[in-house]
Amino acid sequence: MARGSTRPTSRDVAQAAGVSQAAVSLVLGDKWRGRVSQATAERVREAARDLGYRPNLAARNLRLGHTRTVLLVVPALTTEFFAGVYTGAARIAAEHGFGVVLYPSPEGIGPARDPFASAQAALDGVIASSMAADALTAIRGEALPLVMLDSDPDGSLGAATVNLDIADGIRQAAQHLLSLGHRHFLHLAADVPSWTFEVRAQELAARLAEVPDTTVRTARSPISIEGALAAAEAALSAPGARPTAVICDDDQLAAGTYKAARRLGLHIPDDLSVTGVDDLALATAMDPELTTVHLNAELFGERGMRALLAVLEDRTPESGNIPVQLMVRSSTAPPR
Amino acid sequence: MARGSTRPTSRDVAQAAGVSQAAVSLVLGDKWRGRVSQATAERVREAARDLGYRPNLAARNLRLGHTRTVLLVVPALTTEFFAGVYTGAARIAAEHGFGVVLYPSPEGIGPARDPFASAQAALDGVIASSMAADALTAIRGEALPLVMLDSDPDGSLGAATVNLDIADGIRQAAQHLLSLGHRHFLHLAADVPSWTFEVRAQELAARLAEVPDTTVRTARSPISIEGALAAAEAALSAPGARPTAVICDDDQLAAGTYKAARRLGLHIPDDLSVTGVDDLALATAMDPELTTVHLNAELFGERGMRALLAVLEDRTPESGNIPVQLMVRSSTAPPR
DNA sequence: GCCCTCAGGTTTTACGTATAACGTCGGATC
DNA sequence: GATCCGACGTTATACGTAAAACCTGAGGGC
Repeated sequence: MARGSTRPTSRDVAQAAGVSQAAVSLVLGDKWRGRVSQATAERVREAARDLGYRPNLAARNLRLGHTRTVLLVVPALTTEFFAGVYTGAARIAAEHGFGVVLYPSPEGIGPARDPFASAQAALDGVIASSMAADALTAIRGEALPLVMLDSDPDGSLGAATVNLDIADGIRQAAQHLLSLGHRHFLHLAADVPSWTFEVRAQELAARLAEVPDTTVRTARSPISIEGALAAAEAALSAPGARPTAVICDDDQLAAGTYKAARRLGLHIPDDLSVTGVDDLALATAMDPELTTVHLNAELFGERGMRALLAVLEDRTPESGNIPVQLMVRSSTAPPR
Repeated sequence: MARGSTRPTSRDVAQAAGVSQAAVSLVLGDKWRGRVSQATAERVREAARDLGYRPNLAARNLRLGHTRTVLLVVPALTTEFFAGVYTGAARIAAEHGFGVVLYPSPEGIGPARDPFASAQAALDGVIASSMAADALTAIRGEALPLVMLDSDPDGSLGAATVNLDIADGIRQAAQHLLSLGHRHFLHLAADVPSWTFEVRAQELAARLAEVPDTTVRTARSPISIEGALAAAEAALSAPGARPTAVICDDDQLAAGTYKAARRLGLHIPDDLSVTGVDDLALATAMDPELTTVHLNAELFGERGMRALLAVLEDRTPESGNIPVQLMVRSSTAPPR
């Protein structure tokens, strides 16, 4: 359609079908039983089809007072993890007549960007990852129904939370390495202020404190393979006894650790065991395949959306963490 | 804010400030110079702040007749490539007061899903990847200003196109392998109906046709590491002279080829050279590092957004393909 | 014959905003 | 002293839709 010609409204359809605008709204809104004859309804539908009528959503949203649209706020989409979260959330949303708009807190645009300026859509609610720190304050200002993903359940007052059982995943990873005989660890931690990473550190510290003669170094890195390479290389070549196992906060950090090991001439898993968290496609693409904590991203998204629907309907969201599972592969072995 | 209490409107602000609703709109819309006194303007702003007023975007969009929101339709976000496209598009959009809504054509929800049902936002325009085939027909039905990414410039009548110079990238890769001495190729092609992949096949065929005694096999695979593993393993163990070089349609397919080579006991690059397209983080994480065609995703997104802005303003979009660059790394070497 | 019901519509209104069109009043101009 | 004008507002209207309220005529029950 040319830019000059304006798109048809329900009034145009009404005129073409020889009925009132109200009749069009009734028919197209499927509320015509007992109000409009079968024949007239068909005439209206035909006119709408002929004109290529599409309802003006701004007008509908204004009239209805809601949009059936929710915003999913995530950090920059550098892995497929949040794609899975989106897919799960979108599936549940679609089942309930909702749409999901994705807002990846964009790198390089600066923290001042307001997600609601981006989503000019009026919104009914928000699901936000606690990793999207930049966007979080703006979200609070909107006073919209909110569900937080992987956020401190106690600290996020008012908002419902849906969490993966990350602590259990770290517990499984630590237990696995301990039972292989490892005692000297490097924790390669994500340098991102988010509860989901804090809990990893806490759980690891707690678990290792239970076993005598264990040591743990901590290195911090931004979440990227290159960043992790630098951090891991520095930490592994630091003076003192070298750790025999590296517990990484996610798979990207583990990939960086692989690169560091190659540079340092260390063989995985013989010289160094490595674990990750996420179970990205990357994990099984690497050589050796990575032992990592599998997270069910789609289920995470589904649970997030269900929780938001519950909030919107004034129900209490389902509680309970989402279970995770350590996938034992070839990157872990007894220390030499 | 409790769900029961309704959010304040500009009329509420007007009442609180003791002025008319029009004055509020003037002040908040920054159009009050010479129409409202400084003092009154300040009073209005204060009242708005106190009440926590946020304009109703549905009403604004209806009144204005546009939304300053565009939709970016991409395939499932399994790599960071389209994250880069989004970042670039969002940056340019922000500079012009636009927002970008991301629609990843979700796997597992089925092809019938309508992206416009998802983005209840009324939209001013659409940028769509030709890879998001499921969504394409729905897009056409909307008759919105449209820019296609990596789509057949001749075939997509009416829509502006912005393309990466993929043909040149394949040319560089083929030339690189030919000059190393390779003559027997495997083309591991993405099994996705999109111009961007068709052009790879065409360019490769054209380039190899110029050199005598070359052979090329083609294998098709869905775009995933696991899919590529199966396809590459089958193609490389098929009867006949084994290819010495594999040209992959993207880096994920290359990663699958690495796995296949490991299974078959082939050493990269001595037994097998491999190239990809995309230059994902994955490319330098693999061992050996992957020779691949670097695509500037952010520039791609920027150009897409600029083209859409041009269409919206009835200007002619900038033409010309975006240059790409082969990154020669360690996965290619002369055949043994 | 009168009232009621019901099918099959129409008229009207409201959602919240932006802005065009319209006052009004005091002071400067001729 | 009539006229004009700028500062400072207000009133009224339109955007397109959904739906409540209203209308009309025909058939049925008593």
